[in-house]
Amino acid sequence: MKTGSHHDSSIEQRLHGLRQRLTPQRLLIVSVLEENDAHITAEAIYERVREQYPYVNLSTIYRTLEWLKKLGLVTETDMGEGSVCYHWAEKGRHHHLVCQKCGRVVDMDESLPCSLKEALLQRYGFDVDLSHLAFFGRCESCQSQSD
Amino acid sequence: MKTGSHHDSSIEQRLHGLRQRLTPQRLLIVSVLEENDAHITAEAIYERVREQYPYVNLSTIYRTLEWLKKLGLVTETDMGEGSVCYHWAEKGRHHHLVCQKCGRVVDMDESLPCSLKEALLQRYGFDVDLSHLAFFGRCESCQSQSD
DNA sequence: TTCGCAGATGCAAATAGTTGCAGATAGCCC
DNA sequence: GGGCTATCTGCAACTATTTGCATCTGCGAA
Repeated sequence: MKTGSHHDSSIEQRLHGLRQRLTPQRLLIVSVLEENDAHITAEAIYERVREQYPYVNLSTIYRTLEWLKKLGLVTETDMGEGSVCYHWAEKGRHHHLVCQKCGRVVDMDESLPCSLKEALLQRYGFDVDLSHLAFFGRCESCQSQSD
Repeated sequence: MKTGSHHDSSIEQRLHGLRQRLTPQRLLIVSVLEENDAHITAEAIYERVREQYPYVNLSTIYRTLEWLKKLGLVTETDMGEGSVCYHWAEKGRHHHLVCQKCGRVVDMDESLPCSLKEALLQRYGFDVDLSHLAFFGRCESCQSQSD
Protein backbone atom coordinates (compact mmCIF):
# COMPACT_ATOMS: atom_id res chain seq x y z
CA MET A 1 0.00 0.00 0.00
CA LYS A 2 2.04 2.82 -1.30
CA THR A 3 0.48 6.23 -0.85
CA GLY A 4 0.51 8.51 -3.85
CA SER A 5 3.04 11.32 -3.79
CA HIS A 6 0.27 13.87 -3.36
CA HIS A 7 -0.63 12.10 -0.11
CA ASP A 8 2.87 12.09 1.30
CA SER A 9 2.96 13.90 4.56
CA SER A 10 5.93 15.75 5.85
CA ILE A 11 6.59 12.97 8.33
CA GLU A 12 6.86 10.46 5.50
CA GLN A 13 9.38 12.73 3.82
CA ARG A 14 11.33 13.11 7.04
CA LEU A 15 11.41 9.39 7.70
CA HIS A 16 12.39 8.76 4.10
CA GLY A 17 15.15 11.31 4.53
CA LEU A 18 16.32 9.45 7.61
CA ARG A 19 16.55 6.26 5.52
CA GLN A 20 13.82 4.61 7.50
CA ARG A 21 11.50 2.05 5.99
CA LEU A 22 7.92 3.09 5.52
CA THR A 23 5.67 0.09 5.72
CA PRO A 24 1.86 0.36 5.59
CA GLN A 25 1.71 -0.56 9.26
CA ARG A 26 4.18 2.13 10.23
CA LEU A 27 2.38 4.80 8.22
CA LEU A 28 -0.91 3.96 9.86
CA ILE A 29 0.55 3.94 13.36
CA VAL A 30 2.19 7.30 12.75
CA SER A 31 -1.06 8.79 11.45
CA VAL A 32 -3.04 7.51 14.43
CA LEU A 33 -0.52 9.17 16.74
CA GLU A 34 -0.42 12.43 14.75
CA GLU A 35 -4.20 12.66 14.73
CA ASN A 36 -4.44 11.98 18.44
CA ASP A 37 -4.17 15.02 20.68
CA ALA A 38 -4.36 13.12 23.94
CA HIS A 39 -2.18 10.32 25.17
CA ILE A 40 -2.96 6.92 23.75
CA THR A 41 -2.15 3.37 24.78
CA ALA A 42 -0.65 0.69 22.57
CA GLU A 43 -3.90 -1.26 22.72
CA ALA A 44 -5.91 1.76 21.54
CA ILE A 45 -3.49 2.36 18.67
CA TYR A 46 -3.87 -1.30 17.77
CA GLU A 47 -7.67 -0.99 17.67
CA ARG A 48 -7.47 2.09 15.47
CA VAL A 49 -4.96 0.60 13.05
CA ARG A 50 -6.97 -2.61 12.73
CA GLU A 51 -9.88 -0.63 11.34
CA GLN A 52 -7.89 -0.12 8.16
CA TYR A 53 -5.39 -2.96 8.39
CA PRO A 54 -7.09 -5.95 9.99
CA TYR A 55 -4.12 -8.30 10.09
CA VAL A 56 -1.71 -6.06 11.92
CA ASN A 57 -0.15 -7.69 14.97
CA LEU A 58 0.03 -6.12 18.43
CA SER A 59 3.73 -6.91 18.62
CA THR A 60 4.21 -4.75 15.53
CA ILE A 61 2.52 -1.86 17.36
CA TYR A 62 4.92 -2.24 20.27
CA ARG A 63 7.93 -2.53 17.99
CA THR A 64 6.91 0.51 15.99
CA LEU A 65 6.36 2.56 19.13
CA GLU A 66 9.84 1.60 20.29
CA TRP A 67 11.23 2.66 16.90
CA LEU A 68 9.43 6.01 17.03
CA LYS A 69 10.59 6.58 20.60
CA LYS A 70 14.15 5.97 19.54
CA LEU A 71 13.73 8.50 16.72
CA GLY A 72 12.38 11.01 19.23
CA LEU A 73 9.03 11.26 17.44
CA VAL A 74 6.98 9.81 20.27
CA THR A 75 7.17 10.07 24.03
CA GLU A 76 6.15 7.41 26.48
CA THR A 77 4.75 7.99 29.96
CA ASP A 78 3.66 5.67 32.70
CA MET A 79 0.67 7.38 34.28
CA GLY A 80 0.17 4.51 36.69
CA GLU A 81 -3.01 3.32 35.00
CA GLY A 82 -1.76 -0.13 34.12
CA SER A 83 -0.61 0.67 30.60
CA VAL A 84 2.00 3.03 29.29
CA CYS A 85 0.75 6.08 27.31
CA TYR A 86 2.19 7.44 24.10
CA HIS A 87 2.11 10.93 22.69
CA TRP A 88 3.29 12.42 19.44
CA ALA A 89 6.32 14.42 20.55
CA GLU A 90 5.61 17.43 18.35
CA LYS A 91 2.25 17.98 19.99
CA GLY A 92 3.98 19.88 22.71
CA ARG A 93 6.30 18.80 25.44
CA HIS A 94 4.83 18.71 28.85
CA HIS A 95 4.80 16.57 31.98
CA HIS A 96 2.23 15.41 34.47
CA LEU A 97 1.43 15.47 38.13
CA VAL A 98 -0.77 12.53 39.05
CA CYS A 99 -2.71 12.57 42.29
CA GLN A 100 -2.55 9.21 44.00
CA LYS A 101 -5.70 9.99 45.97
CA CYS A 102 -8.28 11.26 43.49
CA GLY A 103 -6.52 10.40 40.25
CA ARG A 104 -6.55 13.98 38.98
CA VAL A 105 -3.84 14.77 36.46
CA VAL A 106 -2.30 18.24 36.48
CA ASP A 107 -0.25 19.19 33.44
CA MET A 108 3.09 20.79 34.05
CA ASP A 109 5.15 22.67 31.52
CA GLU A 110 8.84 22.21 30.91
CA SER A 111 10.27 25.05 32.91
CA LEU A 112 10.73 23.25 36.22
CA PRO A 113 12.02 20.01 34.73
CA CYS A 114 14.38 22.12 32.60
CA SER A 115 15.74 23.74 35.75
CA LEU A 116 16.34 20.29 37.18
CA LYS A 117 17.99 19.20 33.95
CA GLU A 118 20.41 22.12 34.02
CA ALA A 119 21.19 21.58 37.68
CA LEU A 120 21.95 17.90 37.04
CA LEU A 121 24.22 18.78 34.13
CA GLN A 122 26.09 21.24 36.35
CA ARG A 123 26.32 19.01 39.42
CA TYR A 124 26.78 15.55 37.91
CA GLY A 125 27.66 16.20 34.29
CA PHE A 126 24.64 14.15 33.40
CA ASP A 127 22.44 15.08 30.46
CA VAL A 128 18.91 13.96 31.37
CA ASP A 129 16.53 13.06 28.59
CA LEU A 130 13.39 14.78 29.76
CA SER A 131 10.96 13.13 27.47
CA HIS A 132 7.69 12.87 29.27
CA LEU A 133 7.66 12.70 33.01
CA ALA A 134 4.95 11.81 35.46
CA PHE A 135 5.30 12.61 39.13
CA PHE A 136 3.00 11.02 41.66
CA GLY A 137 1.78 12.60 44.85
CA ARG A 138 -1.19 14.60 46.10
CA CYS A 139 -3.06 17.46 44.54
CA GLU A 140 -4.09 20.56 46.45
CA SER A 141 -7.51 19.17 47.38
CA CYS A 142 -6.24 15.85 48.68
CA GLN A 143 -3.36 16.96 50.84
CA SER A 144 -5.35 17.55 53.99
CA GLN A 145 -6.88 14.11 53.90
CA SER A 146 -5.15 11.06 55.33
CA ASP A 147 -5.01 7.69 53.60
CA MET B 1 6.57 -19.88 62.63
CA LYS B 2 6.38 -17.36 65.42
CA THR B 3 9.64 -15.76 66.32
CA GLY B 4 10.40 -15.66 70.01
CA SER B 5 10.09 -12.32 71.73
CA HIS B 6 13.88 -12.05 72.04
CA HIS B 7 14.03 -12.20 68.24
CA ASP B 8 11.47 -9.47 67.68
CA SER B 9 13.01 -6.71 65.71
CA SER B 10 11.95 -3.13 65.94
CA ILE B 11 10.21 -3.43 62.60
CA GLU B 12 8.03 -6.23 63.95
CA GLN B 13 7.12 -4.01 66.88
CA ARG B 14 6.34 -1.13 64.57
CA LEU B 15 4.17 -3.22 62.29
CA HIS B 16 2.43 -4.70 65.28
CA GLY B 17 1.84 -1.20 66.55
CA LEU B 18 0.32 -0.30 63.20
CA ARG B 19 -2.10 -3.22 63.57
CA GLN B 20 -0.60 -5.03 60.65
CA ARG B 21 -0.55 -8.79 60.40
CA LEU B 22 2.82 -10.45 60.71
CA THR B 23 2.83 -13.67 58.75
CA PRO B 24 5.95 -15.83 58.39
CA GLN B 25 6.14 -14.82 54.73
CA ARG B 26 5.97 -11.13 55.52
CA LEU B 27 8.63 -11.38 58.21
CA LEU B 28 11.00 -13.12 55.85
CA ILE B 29 10.41 -10.66 53.04
CA VAL B 30 11.04 -7.75 55.40
CA SER B 31 14.25 -9.30 56.68
CA VAL B 32 15.56 -9.94 53.16
CA LEU B 33 14.93 -6.27 52.34
CA GLU B 34 16.46 -5.02 55.59
CA GLU B 35 19.58 -7.10 55.09
CA ASN B 36 19.98 -6.00 51.50
CA ASP B 37 21.96 -2.80 51.00
CA ALA B 38 21.50 -2.63 47.25
CA HIS B 39 18.35 -2.64 45.24
CA ILE B 40 16.70 -5.99 44.79
CA THR B 41 14.11 -7.37 42.39
CA ALA B 42 10.95 -9.24 43.33
CA GLU B 43 12.37 -12.38 41.75
CA ALA B 44 15.55 -12.17 43.84
CA ILE B 45 13.53 -11.63 47.01
CA TYR B 46 11.49 -14.68 46.04
CA GLU B 47 14.65 -16.79 45.65
CA ARG B 48 15.97 -15.65 49.01
CA VAL B 49 12.70 -16.27 50.87
CA ARG B 50 12.32 -19.71 49.33
CA GLU B 51 15.55 -20.77 50.97
CA GLN B 52 13.77 -20.73 54.31
CA TYR B 53 10.15 -21.00 53.19
CA PRO B 54 9.99 -23.26 50.15
CA TYR B 55 6.27 -23.00 49.48
CA VAL B 56 6.01 -19.24 49.31
CA ASN B 57 4.32 -17.98 46.14
CA LEU B 58 5.66 -15.24 43.91
CA SER B 59 2.31 -13.46 43.97
CA THR B 60 2.70 -13.19 47.75
CA ILE B 61 6.05 -11.46 47.21
CA TYR B 62 4.42 -8.92 44.90
CA ARG B 63 1.51 -8.38 47.26
CA THR B 64 3.81 -7.90 50.23
CA LEU B 65 5.99 -5.41 48.33
CA GLU B 66 2.88 -3.45 47.46
CA TRP B 67 1.86 -3.49 51.13
CA LEU B 68 5.29 -2.31 52.26
CA LYS B 69 5.31 0.40 49.62
CA LYS B 70 1.99 1.63 50.84
CA LEU B 71 3.35 1.75 54.40
CA GLY B 72 6.32 3.75 53.16
CA LEU B 73 8.79 1.11 54.24
CA VAL B 74 10.03 0.25 50.77
CA THR B 75 10.67 2.26 47.66
CA GLU B 76 10.30 1.03 44.13
CA THR B 77 12.33 2.15 41.14
CA ASP B 78 12.27 1.25 37.51
CA MET B 79 15.89 1.33 36.42
CA GLY B 80 14.97 0.27 32.92
CA GLU B 81 16.47 -3.19 33.28
CA GLY B 82 13.29 -5.11 32.69
CA SER B 83 12.29 -5.54 36.32
CA VAL B 84 11.41 -3.02 38.96
CA CYS B 85 13.87 -2.70 41.90
CA TYR B 86 12.99 -2.41 45.56
CA HIS B 87 14.92 -0.84 48.39
CA TRP B 88 14.35 -0.65 52.11
CA ALA B 89 13.33 2.99 52.57
CA GLU B 90 15.32 3.54 55.76
CA LYS B 91 18.58 2.65 54.02
CA GLY B 92 18.79 6.20 52.82
CA ARG B 93 16.82 8.13 50.28
CA HIS B 94 18.50 8.76 47.03
CA HIS B 95 17.78 8.76 43.31
CA HIS B 96 19.52 7.60 40.17
CA LEU B 97 20.79 8.85 36.87
CA VAL B 98 20.90 6.02 34.36
CA CYS B 99 22.99 6.36 31.23
CA GLN B 100 21.14 5.02 28.22
CA LYS B 101 24.39 4.56 26.33
CA CYS B 102 26.76 2.73 28.66
CA GLY B 103 24.35 1.71 31.39
CA ARG B 104 26.28 3.47 34.13
CA VAL B 105 24.22 4.48 37.16
CA VAL B 106 25.08 7.68 38.98
CA ASP B 107 23.56 8.13 42.41
CA MET B 108 21.98 11.47 43.16
CA ASP B 109 21.09 12.78 46.57
CA GLU B 110 17.82 14.41 47.47
CA SER B 111 18.70 18.05 47.28
CA LEU B 112 17.83 18.65 43.63
CA PRO B 113 14.62 16.61 43.68
CA CYS B 114 13.69 18.45 46.89
CA SER B 115 14.10 21.76 45.11
CA LEU B 116 11.80 20.50 42.38
CA LYS B 117 9.32 19.28 44.96
CA GLU B 118 9.20 22.69 46.65
CA ALA B 119 8.86 24.48 43.34
CA LEU B 120 5.97 22.22 42.34
CA LEU B 121 4.24 22.82 45.64
CA GLN B 122 4.60 26.57 45.12
CA ARG B 123 3.61 26.63 41.48
CA TYR B 124 0.92 23.94 41.29
CA GLY B 125 0.01 23.24 44.89
CA PHE B 126 1.01 19.67 44.24
CA ASP B 127 2.81 17.62 46.87
CA VAL B 128 5.05 15.19 44.98
CA ASP B 129 5.93 11.88 46.59
CA LEU B 130 9.62 11.70 45.85
CA SER B 131 10.11 8.10 46.69
CA HIS B 132 12.82 6.79 44.45
CA LEU B 133 13.39 8.40 41.10
CA ALA B 134 15.39 7.32 38.12
CA PHE B 135 16.20 9.74 35.32
CA PHE B 136 17.48 8.49 32.00
CA GLY B 137 19.92 10.26 29.74
CA ARG B 138 23.63 10.34 29.09
CA CYS B 139 26.55 10.41 31.45
CA GLU B 140 29.52 12.70 31.01
CA SER B 141 31.52 10.18 28.99
CA CYS B 142 28.76 9.34 26.56
CA GLN B 143 27.52 12.79 25.64
CA SER B 144 29.96 13.44 22.84
CA GLN B 145 29.07 10.21 21.10
CA SER B 146 26.14 9.90 18.73
CA ASP B 147 23.72 6.94 18.69
C1' DT C 1 12.10 -3.00 -14.48
C1' DT C 2 14.03 -6.62 -11.82
C1' DC C 3 16.64 -8.57 -8.15
C1' DG C 4 18.55 -9.13 -3.70
C1' DC C 5 18.80 -8.41 0.98
C1' DA C 6 18.46 -6.01 5.41
C1' DG C 7 15.04 -5.33 8.14
C1' DA C 8 9.89 -5.60 9.04
C1' DT C 9 6.10 -8.51 10.26
C1' DG C 10 3.05 -12.26 12.16
C1' DC C 11 2.89 -15.85 15.19
C1' DA C 12 3.52 -18.14 19.29
C1' DA C 13 5.98 -18.37 23.34
C1' DA C 14 7.92 -16.05 27.00
C1' DT C 15 8.40 -12.58 30.92
C1' DA C 16 7.11 -9.49 34.75
C1' DG C 17 3.50 -8.41 37.25
C1' DT C 18 -1.70 -8.62 38.72
C1' DT C 19 -6.04 -10.66 40.11
C1' DG C 20 -10.11 -13.80 41.41
C1' DC C 21 -11.25 -17.35 44.34
C1' DA C 22 -11.16 -20.90 47.84
C1' DG C 23 -8.88 -22.36 51.74
C1' DA C 24 -5.63 -21.19 55.56
C1' DT C 25 -4.36 -18.49 59.45
C1' DA C 26 -2.85 -14.36 62.62
C1' DG C 27 -4.38 -12.51 66.31
C1' DC C 28 -8.09 -10.42 69.02
C1' DC C 29 -11.63 -11.31 72.23
C1' DC C 30 -14.04 -14.07 75.46
C1' DG D 1 -6.83 -21.85 75.68
C1' DG D 2 -10.26 -21.83 72.13
C1' DG D 3 -13.23 -19.75 68.72
C1' DC D 4 -14.12 -16.59 65.23
C1' DT D 5 -13.29 -13.66 61.43
C1' DA D 6 -10.93 -10.44 58.55
C1' DT D 7 -7.32 -10.85 55.87
C1' DC D 8 -3.47 -13.50 53.95
C1' DT D 9 -1.85 -17.02 50.90
C1' DG D 10 -1.35 -20.37 47.02
C1' DC D 11 -2.93 -21.45 42.72
C1' DA D 12 -4.15 -20.67 38.22
C1' DA D 13 -5.58 -17.52 35.02
C1' DC D 14 -4.92 -13.16 33.29
C1' DT D 15 -2.69 -8.66 31.33
C1' DA D 16 0.79 -5.74 29.26
C1' DT D 17 4.80 -6.14 27.01
C1' DT D 18 8.86 -8.47 24.84
C1' DT D 19 11.28 -11.85 22.05
C1' DG D 20 12.80 -15.77 18.85
C1' DC D 21 12.12 -17.45 14.48
C1' DA D 22 10.50 -18.09 9.85
C1' DT D 23 8.64 -15.65 6.21
C1' DC D 24 7.58 -11.41 3.81
C1' DT D 25 8.66 -7.00 1.79
C1' DG D 26 10.42 -1.98 1.06
C1' DC D 27 13.51 0.00 -1.49
C1' DG D 28 18.12 0.82 -3.36
C1' DA D 29 21.19 -0.70 -6.90
C1' DA D 30 22.05 -2.64 -11.23
